[in-house]
Amino acid sequence: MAHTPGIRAARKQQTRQALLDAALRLLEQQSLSSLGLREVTREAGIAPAAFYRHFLDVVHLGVALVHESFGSLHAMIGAVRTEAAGSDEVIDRTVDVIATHVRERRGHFQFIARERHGGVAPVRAAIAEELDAFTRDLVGDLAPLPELSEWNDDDLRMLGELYVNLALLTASALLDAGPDDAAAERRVTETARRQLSLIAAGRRHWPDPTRPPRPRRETP
Amino acid sequence: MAHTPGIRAARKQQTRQALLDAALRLLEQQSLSSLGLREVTREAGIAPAAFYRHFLDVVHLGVALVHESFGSLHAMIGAVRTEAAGSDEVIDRTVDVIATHVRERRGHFQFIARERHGGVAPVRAAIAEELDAFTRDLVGDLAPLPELSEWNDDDLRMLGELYVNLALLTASALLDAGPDDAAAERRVTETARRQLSLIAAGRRHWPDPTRPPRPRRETP
DNA sequence: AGAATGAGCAAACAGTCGTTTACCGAGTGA
DNA sequence: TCACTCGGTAAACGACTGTTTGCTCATTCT
Repeated sequence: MAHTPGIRAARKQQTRQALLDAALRLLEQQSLSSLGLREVTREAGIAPAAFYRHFLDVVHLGVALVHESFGSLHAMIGAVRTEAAGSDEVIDRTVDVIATHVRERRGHFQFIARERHGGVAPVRAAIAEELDAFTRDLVGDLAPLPELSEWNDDDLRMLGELYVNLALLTASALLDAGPDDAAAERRVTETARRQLSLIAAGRRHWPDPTRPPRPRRETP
Repeated sequence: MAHTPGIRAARKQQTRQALLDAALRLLEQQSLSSLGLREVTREAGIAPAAFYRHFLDVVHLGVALVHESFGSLHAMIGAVRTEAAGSDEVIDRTVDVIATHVRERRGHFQFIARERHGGVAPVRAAIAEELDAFTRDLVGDLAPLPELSEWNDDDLRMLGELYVNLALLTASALLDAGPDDAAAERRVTETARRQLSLIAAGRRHWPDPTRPPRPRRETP
């Protein structure tokens, strides 16, 4: 038996977390591709060489940050899923949850929004994968809704992607609005509410039964 | 009188363009914040010191790239604006124009999509400004449509932003699909068509007259 | 024709970078 | 208790960075 086992591992994970936190702090003002290994260790108060005890390089740290960020994101979706009410209430809840989460986990959203189209391929791939899983979850919630009972899988997927992209865009717009500009924040959330309301109207009338089915151009 | 005036300026603009082209080439695989001055001059076949004859630093070159990219983008919008037909035809035209332009100006779209949320503040600001002007143009085209005659400015703006964001997301998805994957490209464009069609359905039924106006929460 | 301009170059500057090495010492397992 | 595992350190490595300086020489202006 060890005298007090686990102290080693706890200390290690602690400085690992310090590295992640330091990186996220620095990434609020720059992107991953310009983030230096020495920069991170300096911010974390650790010798440069110690970095290698935790990550192979900065890219691997970036991938770890992706998963950490989506961990907090999944907590968010749960908050909306709890109950489905009228269309307007669902929209208000959704937008509020996004706004709250952006305030609380600013760094995570900043990182995801920035690196989703960023220059580091493995990180972009990790984000795409997580986003895909997220979308599948959302589609799983949408499918059983009675209004969508006749939609096929492709259309549900299309709707889910639209929602996820809109949520991310709204989050990004909130980040650009800054943490202290309440007026700008209201403007962004109001726009998001109207866009979701517009889509809700589309959902109720799509595909439009009064219009003939579009001619397929798949095999011309 | 000069012997043959303008040769100086022409040569200068030529190597300036070589710098822009070299940078755009390198930016297909990395982001601006990690782009080095020496890297650009090396790719352009020019001595590092010569860079300063054209730009103050890499960030200024980035801002110049933003304006160059949007120059080609404005050509694109003209292609859609030429004529308005039935809803479905407009959607098909729009998506085709986006797909074509992504193929032809791959680098420009890649750059805009990447740096829109990137880590270089002045470049992000320049993109936001151009995107805002672009949205205003689009709203100017939407406003006179008879179906939208009763929409107020805020709602038109909201619709314009939705379209612009959707166009950019579609372009980005096409970039991720790769230039050679025709099947993936079809999947992306088909999704875009359905999303635009869904929004078109929403447009026709929004704000929903069968539902009471939402209670305003502006001043609780 | 002669003087002035200015784009481009080679060389050198001080810094910073990622990575490797050898080593220390606190937690660990028998 | 004793050997050992392993997270963290200091120092040094070559490579590369942005920027400055003084220069050349074709184009431009008078």
